[in-house]
Amino acid sequence: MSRSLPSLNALRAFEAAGRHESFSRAADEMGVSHSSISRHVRGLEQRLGVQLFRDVARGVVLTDEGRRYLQRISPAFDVIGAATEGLVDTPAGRVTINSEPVFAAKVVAPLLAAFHLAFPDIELRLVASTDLADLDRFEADLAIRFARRGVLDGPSDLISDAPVYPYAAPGVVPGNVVCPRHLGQYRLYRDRGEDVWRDWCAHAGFEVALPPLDSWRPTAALAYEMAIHGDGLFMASAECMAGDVAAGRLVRLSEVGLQHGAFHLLTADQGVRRKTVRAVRTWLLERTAHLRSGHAQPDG
Amino acid sequence: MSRSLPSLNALRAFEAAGRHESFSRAADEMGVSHSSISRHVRGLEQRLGVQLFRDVARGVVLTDEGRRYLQRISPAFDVIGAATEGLVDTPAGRVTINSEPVFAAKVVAPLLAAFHLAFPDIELRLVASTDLADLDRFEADLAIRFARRGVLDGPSDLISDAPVYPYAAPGVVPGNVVCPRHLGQYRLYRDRGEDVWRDWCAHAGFEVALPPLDSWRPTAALAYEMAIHGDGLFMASAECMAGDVAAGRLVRLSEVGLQHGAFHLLTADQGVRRKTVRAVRTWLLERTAHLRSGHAQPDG
DNA sequence: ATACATTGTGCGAAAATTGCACAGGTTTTG
DNA sequence: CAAAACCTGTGCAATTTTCGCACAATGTAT
Repeated sequence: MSRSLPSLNALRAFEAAGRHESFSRAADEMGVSHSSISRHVRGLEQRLGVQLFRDVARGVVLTDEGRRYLQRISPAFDVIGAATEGLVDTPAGRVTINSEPVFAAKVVAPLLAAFHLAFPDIELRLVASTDLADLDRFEADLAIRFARRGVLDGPSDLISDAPVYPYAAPGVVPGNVVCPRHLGQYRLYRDRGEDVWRDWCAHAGFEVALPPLDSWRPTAALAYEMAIHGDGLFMASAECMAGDVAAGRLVRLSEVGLQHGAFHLLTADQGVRRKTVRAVRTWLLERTAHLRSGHAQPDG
Repeated sequence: MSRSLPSLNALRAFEAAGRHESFSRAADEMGVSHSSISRHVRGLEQRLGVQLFRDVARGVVLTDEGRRYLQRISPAFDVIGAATEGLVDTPAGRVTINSEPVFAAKVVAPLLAAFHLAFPDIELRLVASTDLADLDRFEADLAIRFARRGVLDGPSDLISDAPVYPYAAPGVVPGNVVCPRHLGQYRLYRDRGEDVWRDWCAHAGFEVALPPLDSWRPTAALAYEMAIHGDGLFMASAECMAGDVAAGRLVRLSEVGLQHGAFHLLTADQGVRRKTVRAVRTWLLERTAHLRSGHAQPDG
């Protein structure tokens, strides 16, 4: 198992820099000067022969390769951190997350493998469900719900406020760009109960008459499947579709996004006191930090 | 996400040292002097406040805490290594492993989470099956089989030659130690077709008359379940039972082990040429290196 | 008893890391 | 339009860390 690993200290500097997409903030976090971060990153780029950051006007942004690399090494640091803390105190138990289905499938599920490595003694169960109901009625410790700000009562943390955009399979819309004027030509799906298409047109500056939506309202998962197979347009949150866009299965049809609401993480009253639940909550918020305002969206 | 990680270079030294359970061999692997490894490990122990190694006659062995820590951080280095290599060339595809069931459940399955993190573009399928048949008849690229040396034809690698020991649930045998003389009092299960109990008694230096085995021969998985619920004794390979022993569900009833055969990894002819199959094969052999002769068994 | 193997440690050399100060660029602000 | 505020790149010197060598100490094989 002769590994040829890059300098791990440089890798740690890169991880912090990539997470913040800022050398200065990474330096603050690590308690060193920005020049240290800069040198580490340059050294890593030279050693790997890959450009990880690109210089932009004010600061740096990750290249595509850099972002992919970051996403893959980041769990490794989670694992090391959790294992090191676990030497003193290993949380154990069962935690149930009740999540909005699309968010569960597209955002939370891909994180589970890394979670189980980091917390091998926590049995994490992920349940997909659409109802926004009492946490107490569900037997869940945490819940992820999409809602406008302020409508949720009880303790909640913002988990993702990425805007919604229209998406479709490549080629469904000529040029892969859609204008609200021409929406009438297409079949329109949505993954929320409200009239997100009308709101989006208004937000884009158009008052257009849209065809009436089907009385049959498919579930979010089904609407997603129909859109991905080329049948119609789909309005969804950017963070949920990032993977499909990166894989070329979907294209974003407009740069106009609607801040239609946000995903929130709710913690059950009885869960706040459980150490395992707090550990999961903290971990989840850390691993989704890039989905909140002020961070670049990998959707591009 | 302010992490407080130990020195990663020290951690890497510990990982190599723990894997070999030898500072000298770790030093050879990393191309440094043994004193460097020694200092790193001492520094890590001091920083963590935990004793990771214990001095023994000729060399060092991991403490229980050290072993647990090693098992948890080791995947992190795999992930970093795979991600770094993946910057240049990411293997992708589907690989099927056909494995002897108990080995699949107890040894391979716990490694899968780490594998998927290290190779996100390889879809690894694990199929449990008892028949020792042609690899070509199965649609499998790799197979894990238990056999005496030399009976397998085609290319094969030794994957684990841990001996078999008798096991039982705690309390089934008074004092949790069994002597071949008293085997007749208990119900004897086995997970192989041959008369492993008689062979074990002979190897222990006793020629005893054993009760005839039940004509009904339970499958390995069922025999395991019955033993773990306190109904009888079970003869099985040490590497498969290590987890259950560590968790206190089973106890090893004797220090006398029988080298009854070994687990081998077979590679399908057509698989040898596929890069993804070679990657899985290499990874699997690396992650099971500690199960082969010359390395301490975590079973204890 | 001797040779061999393995780890612990003092010490000086070598290398890596760091912070500071400043340069060059862009955005924001007045 | 100018100035201030930010952010990263780099030369340089100081500090810290790391390394290898030599030797000691201990236990094992022959």
